[in-house]
Amino acid sequence: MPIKATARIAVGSRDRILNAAIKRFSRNSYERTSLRDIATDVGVDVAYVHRCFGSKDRLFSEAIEASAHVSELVNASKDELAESLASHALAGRGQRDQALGIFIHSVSSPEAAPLLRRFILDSVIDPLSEEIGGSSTTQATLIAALLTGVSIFRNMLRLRPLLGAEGGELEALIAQAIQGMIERVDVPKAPGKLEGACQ
Amino acid sequence: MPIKATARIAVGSRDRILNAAIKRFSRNSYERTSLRDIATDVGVDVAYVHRCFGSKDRLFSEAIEASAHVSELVNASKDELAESLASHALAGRGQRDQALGIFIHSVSSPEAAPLLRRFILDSVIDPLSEEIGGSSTTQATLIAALLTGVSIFRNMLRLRPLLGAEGGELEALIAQAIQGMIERVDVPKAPGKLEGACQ
DNA sequence: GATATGTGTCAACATGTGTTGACCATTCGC
DNA sequence: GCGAATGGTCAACACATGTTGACACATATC
Repeated sequence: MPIKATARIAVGSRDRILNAAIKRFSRNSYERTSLRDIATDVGVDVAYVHRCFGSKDRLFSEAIEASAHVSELVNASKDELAESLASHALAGRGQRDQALGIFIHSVSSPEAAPLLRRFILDSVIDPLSEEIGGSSTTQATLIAALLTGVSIFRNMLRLRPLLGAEGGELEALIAQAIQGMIERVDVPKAPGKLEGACQ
Repeated sequence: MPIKATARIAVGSRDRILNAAIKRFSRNSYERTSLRDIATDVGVDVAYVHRCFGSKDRLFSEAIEASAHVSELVNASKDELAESLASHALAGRGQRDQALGIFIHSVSSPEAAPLLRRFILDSVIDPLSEEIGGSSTTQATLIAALLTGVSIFRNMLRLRPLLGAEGGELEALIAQAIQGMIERVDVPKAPGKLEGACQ
């Protein structure tokens, strides 16, 4: 017997579906999360999920857009940027930025790739580049790549060296690497073998 | 009409299937490559592909194993390591290490994850760590993570800053970042704020 | 020549997927 | 009260996938 009161919940049902989708997509890949999973989470029929968003693609699109909108990935000033990013890369599943979760889980799905590409550009690389200053999109991209790699190694492959304590020497090591890339900005042609980090 | 001579090719047919599988898996994700695709490549029935290897999982397993066996990822001495790795990360699809291709395409497939985990440990992180020397598995993991991120950003997301010329300042930039991680080895507890790279 | 074995095909099954259209129920405007 | 819109279910389709078992053909063995 289906719940009697279903018809009374009316508003917000679409939002609940979207939230469930964000949660699912941030824990499993695009291919692995089915509309039926999401529908079950919300307690709703598959057909309704589909009809609310038109297609799985569009639901995924809205999910990545919505989570990108509240993403906190690049929210620190240049001074604290490296440490903030390192901390994000090492966040546990509970505290992890959902947009980052969606990103790393579906980065090898051809259907999702174009959307993820736009996300990483608009929400990470561009803000990062602007925060760093100078003509630094290459550095910003490299930093994002490191961030992605670390997140994948930690959250999907569960490689031991990256699993340990969250705020330790590991985080410092990553922050140092990022800092190195930040400081390598605007060194035009390298007249010799200078190390930009040492003033 | 099927080719008359099919029954005469006898040996090596299994190898041809395996090679086709390696090629497919290094260009598409585990989920996206079907046994039927591989069978068609070889000109053989799906059922035979399946019967030759027992299951898709085992075929993938053999594919990653075989390609890892001839992988050239970590084949340089410590001096040239950084540049060699950077060059691998920026290799085009033709020259790209097939094991790396398989890795980046299926890294978000839960079925493939355990196998890929072992590959990255045995074929990249451990050799890398040994080449670097000292207690450096964390650094080696970080380097592998950067390598992975760059490969993904370049080959799957096709992000422009990483697409340009193969042997340029980009490669130098990546090599510098890797070199920085290599040199950060065995700095025990960091007595102050030193920069290990500057002697 | 009979037979077992390796090499392979064919047809089908079981399952899971996104998607669609018909339909039901409740609520709101009039 | 009544029709229409809103919010939702149900059953089914179309398709792709891994997997299985029965069968065919050629070759090698005895």
